[in-house]
Amino acid sequence: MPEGHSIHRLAAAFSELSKLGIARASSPQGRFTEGAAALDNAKITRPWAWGKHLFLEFEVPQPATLHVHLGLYGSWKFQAGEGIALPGHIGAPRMPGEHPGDTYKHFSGQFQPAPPGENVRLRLEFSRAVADLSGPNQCELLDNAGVEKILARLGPDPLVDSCSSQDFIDRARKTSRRIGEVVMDQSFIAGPGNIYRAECLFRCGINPNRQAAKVSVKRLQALWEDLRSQMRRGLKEGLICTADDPSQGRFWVYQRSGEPCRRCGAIVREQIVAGRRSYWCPKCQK
DNA sequence: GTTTGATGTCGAC
DNA sequence: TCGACCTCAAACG
Repeated sequence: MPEGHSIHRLAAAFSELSKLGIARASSPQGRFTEGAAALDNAKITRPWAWGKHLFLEFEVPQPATLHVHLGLYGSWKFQAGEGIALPGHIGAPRMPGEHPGDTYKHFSGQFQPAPPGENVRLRLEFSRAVADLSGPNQCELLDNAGVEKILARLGPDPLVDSCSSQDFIDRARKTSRRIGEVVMDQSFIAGPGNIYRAECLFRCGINPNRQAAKVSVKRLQALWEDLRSQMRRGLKEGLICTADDPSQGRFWVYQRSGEPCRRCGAIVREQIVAGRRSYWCPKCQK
């Protein structure tokens, strides 16, 4: 369920874990036994993210990259010894752990991780930390060609510094689809999900049903910038919060259909766009 | 105890 | 557009 900011957060977590040396890999659930065996006793050399895809490059005889997509209900759970900076949990279900203020298991003295649950697809065990993956949409070992194939169908990621808005804007101006569909299409822009779509379209005053090609270049540029700044905020805080005043709630419109708009008081609406519930204010978003 | 639904994506009709 | 994927807390009874 996580959007792109969570995956970049995961890459940062694995960057910490990679400092702990080689990893023992296993598949307690048994559905990734071969892959785990190939990674066992190897070191993570480069963890990185693009959109909602996590890539962990391992130093094994043949260069191998673990590709993980959490999908709708995947998650990583971490346990770590004292002094190791890791979140407790990233992914579904929504619960404490992904947030910096939440407590997560720290072990003083001897590090003794809890045994993996039945549904753990992959456990990566380091000297004083453990990462458990469950419920991923995808968990596979790729060579470089396989990685390229995935990147080829992903658009620019606002959280990747080297990406610019150019491709996103060019393609949005050519498609016949609505902007609410375009923002959710990972080939147009990689990373945003249903919350950032609803929230940033609101913040930019764009109706999700508007034809993307009719949105001005200037406003598409503003949308890209807003997605980037809000996702950076989520990356930093470990929590999606797009409201200016969080004390009244984290969201402007997401999951607020039937309630008054926080800006103008009009009733927030809801409609399925690109297969997902979309929320917008009929007065603020034209 | 059972149903629902979720910050996702693909592939078959 | 719809179901499958595969997980689990929350909502419902």
